[in-house]
Amino acid sequence: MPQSEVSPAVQTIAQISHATLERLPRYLAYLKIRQKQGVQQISATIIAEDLRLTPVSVRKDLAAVCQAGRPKVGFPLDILIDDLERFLGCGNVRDAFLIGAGKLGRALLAHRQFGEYGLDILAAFDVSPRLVGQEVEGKPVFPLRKLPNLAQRMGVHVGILTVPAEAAQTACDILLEGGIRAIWNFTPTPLDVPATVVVRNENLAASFAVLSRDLAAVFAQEQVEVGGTTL
Amino acid sequence: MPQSEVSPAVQTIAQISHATLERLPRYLAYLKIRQKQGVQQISATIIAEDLRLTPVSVRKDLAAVCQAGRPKVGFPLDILIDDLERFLGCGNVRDAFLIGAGKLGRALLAHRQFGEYGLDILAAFDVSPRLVGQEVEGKPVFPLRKLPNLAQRMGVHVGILTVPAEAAQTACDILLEGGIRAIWNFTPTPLDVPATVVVRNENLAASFAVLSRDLAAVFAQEQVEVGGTTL
DNA sequence: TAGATTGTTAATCGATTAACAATC
DNA sequence: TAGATTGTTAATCGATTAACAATC
Repeated sequence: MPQSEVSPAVQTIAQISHATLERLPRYLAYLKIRQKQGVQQISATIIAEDLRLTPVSVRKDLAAVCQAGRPKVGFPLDILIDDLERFLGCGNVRDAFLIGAGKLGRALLAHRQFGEYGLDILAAFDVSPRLVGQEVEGKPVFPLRKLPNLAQRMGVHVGILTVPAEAAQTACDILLEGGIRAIWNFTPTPLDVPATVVVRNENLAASFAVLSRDLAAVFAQEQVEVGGTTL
Repeated sequence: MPQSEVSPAVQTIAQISHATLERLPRYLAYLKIRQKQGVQQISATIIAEDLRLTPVSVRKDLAAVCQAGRPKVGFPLDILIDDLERFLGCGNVRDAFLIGAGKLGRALLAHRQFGEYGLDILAAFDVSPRLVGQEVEGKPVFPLRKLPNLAQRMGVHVGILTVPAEAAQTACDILLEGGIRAIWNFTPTPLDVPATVVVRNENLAASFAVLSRDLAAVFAQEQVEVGGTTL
């Protein structure tokens, strides 16, 4: 009873908005850096300034996850970090298999920061006899055909797809056979999956297109300014 | 005169909406696959179905880039691909330097698909004497301190940052010194740059958080359904 | 001609921003 | 107490969706 009275506005991960959710890991990474620097208390205003966001937006985001904010003083850093980690690590979907131990796959396997955000890649799978049986970045590499059995036995629900574009749907089908329920797709191939399976397409080319556009816009703006001044 | 009359609704890359821009590379990747399969004509309806988008949305996106759409028949595949490539490759910001030849850096250097989307990584830079002077994925690795000079001489405006989080701002400052105008930041560190420099933060952890949330939502939904049936 | 598809204009939806009340 | 900061409610902004007219 004295504990249950402390639970007002904090949201569950299913309720939270897409945009907010995408910003939470940024807050977490930033706050950890500040913590290392010995900071103990932090305000949404400061966070917003450093991350180039608006204070209101930061406050709204944090309010969804942490209720330890106090007027005048801001948030205790340790509680805020704790709440963010609990929130992002929730859903118990930490365990994942990676399919395709090529260069990108290895880079992801080596990306130790994932652990901090609730992701734990248990093993890699590949079709290449050269890789199977080896360890890559400290993770075992199994033959792809063994995935369905292992996924079911180990209760793994998340697959990370880093195979060549042509192999994407075939690999995806094997994931589905293993009962995988969420696929992080790093290939450009759109995957055909049942509606109950979640796919997140990682699209580096799209991201670059945005950067490229923004730069082109800056250049265009400068052209206008120079033109207006000198001509 | 006969040529200039053909130029109505197509937009420039600076005008186009953020959301549309992010979808264009997906269309391009998809259409290239279809082209290989021998398809010559394609409709927004089909594209939408395969990419899990709405037909209206696809039509609006394509209309911004290509005016070759014809009622009843759709788009000629070759013209559509051509227009998308021209559009995404525009702005002449193809040339880039990559900073930090670690695992992620190498994976990006090896990512041959980038060339199709208007990105050409000319060289890598690193502080490690072990890497400097070597070739990585067929690209030369130079010492980081040489970047400002080379960037200026070669007119490179785009930097891809794949250094460790702690080294991000230092590396960023060297980029700025070299006159770099756009930074694709793969580190979790928020960069401090002048307003005239464009930064695009690539945030894999954020992306995973969204996947994780969507999966948790599906699980929660299933709980509700099972609960409603059996209890 | 009939029907499928394009492309546009208006309505809806969601996220951000602005204004303000609450509180340490 | 005064002022800084939180958190909420209302207004704005942008993107998606719905409805429809144009055209091959």
